[in-house]
Amino acid sequence: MAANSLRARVRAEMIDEIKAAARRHLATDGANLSLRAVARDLGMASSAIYRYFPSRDDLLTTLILEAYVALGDAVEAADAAVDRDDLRGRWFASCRAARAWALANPAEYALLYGSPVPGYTAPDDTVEPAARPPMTLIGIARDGLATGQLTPPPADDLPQPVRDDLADVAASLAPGMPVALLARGMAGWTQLFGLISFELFGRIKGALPHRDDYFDHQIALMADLVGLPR
Amino acid sequence: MAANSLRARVRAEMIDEIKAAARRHLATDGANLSLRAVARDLGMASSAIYRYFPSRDDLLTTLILEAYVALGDAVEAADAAVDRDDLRGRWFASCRAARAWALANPAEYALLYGSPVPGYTAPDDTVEPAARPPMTLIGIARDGLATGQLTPPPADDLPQPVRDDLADVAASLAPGMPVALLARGMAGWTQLFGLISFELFGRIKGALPHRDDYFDHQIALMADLVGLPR
DNA sequence: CCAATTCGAGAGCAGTGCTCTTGACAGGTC
DNA sequence: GACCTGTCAAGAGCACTGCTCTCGAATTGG
Repeated sequence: MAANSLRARVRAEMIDEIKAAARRHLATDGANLSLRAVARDLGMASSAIYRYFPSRDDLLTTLILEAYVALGDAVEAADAAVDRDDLRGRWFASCRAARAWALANPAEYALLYGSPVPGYTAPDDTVEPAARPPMTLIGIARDGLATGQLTPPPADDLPQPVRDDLADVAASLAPGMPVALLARGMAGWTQLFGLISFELFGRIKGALPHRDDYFDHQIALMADLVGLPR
Repeated sequence: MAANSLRARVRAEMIDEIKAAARRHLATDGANLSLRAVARDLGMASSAIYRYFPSRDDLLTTLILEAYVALGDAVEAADAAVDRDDLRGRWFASCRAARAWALANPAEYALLYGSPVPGYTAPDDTVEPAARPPMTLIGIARDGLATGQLTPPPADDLPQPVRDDLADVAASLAPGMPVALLARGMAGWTQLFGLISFELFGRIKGALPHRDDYFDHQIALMADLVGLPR
């Protein structure tokens, strides 16, 4: 079959429509997505969906993968838009972009970073795009190291097993990265994820009305921890 | 009816059995708990469950509340078991207890700190027990302040809105607590939650085999941030 | 033009939460 | 003991779910 045949084009559009409807339902109904509901939205029989996605999990997987890509794109684009030497600016831009994306797409964020669906196991395709946001943060630290703006923290407190583990990670993901700095970069990523999750999952209550400023301050604390110059 | 009548006792036992069976299913099936499966386990009709819990959400709420209490108990007990003046020891004990509880009860932890169930809204009863772990951490910082072991960080970087918000929180939860210190304590709590979630939800992959040591080091970073003396 | 492929719709299966009705049992009262 | 009253478990049934299968219609490539 020709790649551009009428059937192929209609099929591609149909897939897009299904995904769009599914995303719409995701926003209101959460992870328990109903295939029949999206079929109703599209005015088709529920069984017809199975012509395009072999199962509900498969549709979810596609949405998850695209969400990872979208988040990774957003973070990397925000980082790229800042002067390479402005480490702190890049740090803030990246973190804010992640939060902004999460606030704009809460259901998809919950799908990525919420509790895992019981029977569901993420395919290997997700690990690479999932690693892009933390890699962006670590890249900022690396650049600072390269330009001398950033001095690596002492690794004295690092227990030997952690040092070895982190050395392995650095070897495969960020060659030349000092382990102590890598650990602090990962702390920043953990903090970013925790902050967004707390805000999104309603754990922060209404106690802190100025969420943007609070977020910025907490992110600044981690920027200091990593050693980004002010 | 007498509170200790035979009926009341049998009923209480039945409720306990239902909760136990539900917890068992929770561990394998996650948040999508099946009432019918629980009923099957207990050898009773599904409709009979409704004599004890008005709905599935109500059963879930009960489990959530008890999980909050269990986690709070675990953290506070760990903190209380350490010499009051050993701030760092208390910090480590509290954080490790939270992680240990989460690893021992992953399904319940996911229920508490994973993505919120779509239609479900947590009742007000949960906010007090939910606040116990972070309050324990903040209490450690307060004690350090009282004994002079800990000097409050400067509040210079804090934007005014955040300072005001945090002052309100401090006024109602931790009177006399400097806002900058409160912010760092909350950062510690956020980091703790993020660390546990990453480990539990499989985001950390097999990249860091020595998870205990990694956890300890990241917790130590936050202890330093709060200013706990070594 | 025809065979092959693709597609949508419908029926149907097993499962779910939940409601309502029915019949059985225990508690206390006369 | 007889009698009511409140409680309980069970079953049928409703509307919903994911998913499979079959059947007729439409489109494609030869």
